[in-house]
Amino acid sequence: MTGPKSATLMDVARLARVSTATVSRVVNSSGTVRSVTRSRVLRAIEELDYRPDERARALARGESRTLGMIVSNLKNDFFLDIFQALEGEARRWGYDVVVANTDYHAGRLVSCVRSMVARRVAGLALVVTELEPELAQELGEQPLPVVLYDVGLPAPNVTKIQISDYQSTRRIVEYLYTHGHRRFAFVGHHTGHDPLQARQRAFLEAMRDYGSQVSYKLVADSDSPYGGLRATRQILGSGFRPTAVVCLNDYMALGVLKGLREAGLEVPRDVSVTGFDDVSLAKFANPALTTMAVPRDWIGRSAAAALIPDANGGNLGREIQVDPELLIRESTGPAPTLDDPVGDPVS
Amino acid sequence: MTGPKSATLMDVARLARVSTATVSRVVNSSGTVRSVTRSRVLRAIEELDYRPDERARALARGESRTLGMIVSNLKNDFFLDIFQALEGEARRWGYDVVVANTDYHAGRLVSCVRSMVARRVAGLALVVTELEPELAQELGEQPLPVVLYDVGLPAPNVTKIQISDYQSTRRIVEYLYTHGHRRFAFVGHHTGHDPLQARQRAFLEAMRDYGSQVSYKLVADSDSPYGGLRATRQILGSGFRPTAVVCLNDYMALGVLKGLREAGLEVPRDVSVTGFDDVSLAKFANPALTTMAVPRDWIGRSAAAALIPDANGGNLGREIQVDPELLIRESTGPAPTLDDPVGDPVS
DNA sequence: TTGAAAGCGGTACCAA
DNA sequence: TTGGTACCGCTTTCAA
Repeated sequence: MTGPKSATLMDVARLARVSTATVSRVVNSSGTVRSVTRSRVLRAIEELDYRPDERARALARGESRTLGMIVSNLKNDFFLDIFQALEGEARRWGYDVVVANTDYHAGRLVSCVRSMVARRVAGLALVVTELEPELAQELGEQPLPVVLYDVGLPAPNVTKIQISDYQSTRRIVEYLYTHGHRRFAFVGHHTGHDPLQARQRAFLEAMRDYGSQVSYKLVADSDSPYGGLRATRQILGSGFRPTAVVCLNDYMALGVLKGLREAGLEVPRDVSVTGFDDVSLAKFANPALTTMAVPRDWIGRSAAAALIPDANGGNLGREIQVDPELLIRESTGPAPTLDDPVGDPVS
Repeated sequence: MTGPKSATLMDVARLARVSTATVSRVVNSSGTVRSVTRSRVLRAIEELDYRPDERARALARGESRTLGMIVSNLKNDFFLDIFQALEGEARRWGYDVVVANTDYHAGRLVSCVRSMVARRVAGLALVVTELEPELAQELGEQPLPVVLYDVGLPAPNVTKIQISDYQSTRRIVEYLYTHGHRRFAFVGHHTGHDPLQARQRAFLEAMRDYGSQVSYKLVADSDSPYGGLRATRQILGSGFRPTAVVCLNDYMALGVLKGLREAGLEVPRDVSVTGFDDVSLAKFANPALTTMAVPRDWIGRSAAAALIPDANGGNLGREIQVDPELLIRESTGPAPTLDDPVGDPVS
């Protein structure tokens, strides 16, 4: 229906009147081939528009040159940036990479992993928050180099890249506090799992430490601007009126900004907002987002390096620490005077 | 270094004391296997943690269940959304899909196509603007179902999905014109190729039709908010002061908004801005973007359907037309009174 | 320098 | 209901 099958090594060999071994040699520039033979083969390849079947090659060689990467939410630039960095580095070493997206579904994660294993990827990078202990365990037992970001534990075949969620979040809250803020909200997203919990825990413990000086509210919605928008409506709808909203990440913060605006609140005059990641859109938000800069580029490259033997297989089995940096932009400022209401929150 | 090789069909067969044929049968639930035998095999599979090698399978059965998709710029939600829609539909039919990104490099496009062909994908969707005629030609000759978006020509094995770039852009300009705008700017991006040219051409011809009543300026930069920002600085820096900026897409428009703001201009009071695509971020922009809604979801699903024989291979070789819809939001309004300057443009 | 042939990990047809 | 076996398309000894 779509035309003839593509040409095979055999076809080329026949046309060039040589053995398949010889064709293979010229295709891979391995072994030695007399120059006249070579050009005869080359001509045949050209003639037939021959394209080697990578699957067969990988199978025969017993090794694969593609890496796998699984992320929670490609639409969030955070993940996409890491993917692109990983891909770039991988390509430098002659590797391809295939991505899969889970949308935070633990079930999808399981099937993505299976699919990658079935593809016999040379290495697998997981940048997901929904990794459950059993899967983590299982990965540790696979004959496959793995990189885990922000979740799980290192193992002989797994490198862990860990970001300081807790410290960073405390840093943000502290910054807000020293600028006079006393009424906080934390906007997270629905995932009952580790890393994001660390951010939330940091927020809560900070609140606890400040004691009765502060009040706060915790909400969660999906990881998207919509999620941020709905979360904001929920906060405001409850009657609580924060002067600072700490967001789990920039992507949601974009929606929080929108939610505040629609309620007639001005950022940062009435409310300060912080993000996390320093996604490229963060500085294009209006106002530009104050956030924690996470070195996604470095993370992606390191992940690739850890998975590619020639590159740096050395730090397989290690744990790498990443410390984000606070970037103060326009979305935060001093708290408004407490007893100077700035307009009533709208649903 | 990463442990033993994974178990093979052979291993399972030996352990279960049956032939590989039988193991294959139970793995594929094909043929008939006595229930005791089956459970013996199942046990062996479990025992060995056997995972079939997809590459070998595809090779043996002579067919692949993965689709390929190549896009120009994954960071632009336009492309990502199409990818996700395509992937979703593909999965419904039991297909995987691998994406590749070209960043608008014609060279990268060529190697991406090669890589997909080498992978023996079952079908290939190209959502790129940088497709050059020779490559398009070559694709039409491959024994492979292809979908082309907004570029190239249909062929026996290629379905073309065409969006009305020209009409849509004229529609936008007309809308702006009837709202009193007379000084326009067009912000495009660097690609000397077809589809985007259609948008630009539409803009230019509209200008020509309005004749001396209007003045305009054309600029181009990269497909990103940065690009939009730089383009805006360039316009304003030239001393020209448009009352309406027509952007090639939403992604760049985000940056244009920023650029205008940094120059002290207010949207839409001083300047109106339009995008294209209706990316999800468009409505989260401040102000929300007026734009043309392109049904990315539908496009992605249709592309998948066209590539999957069981789904709808029927419309292979056809040309499908897509007509976006104008969405008026907050970033556009009536032109400011002409001789009422609203602040001097800053570099 | 070249070819024959044994895999790589499966599938599927044909006999048994 | 099973096993034997000839491929799928390519790589890689081993001999010639």
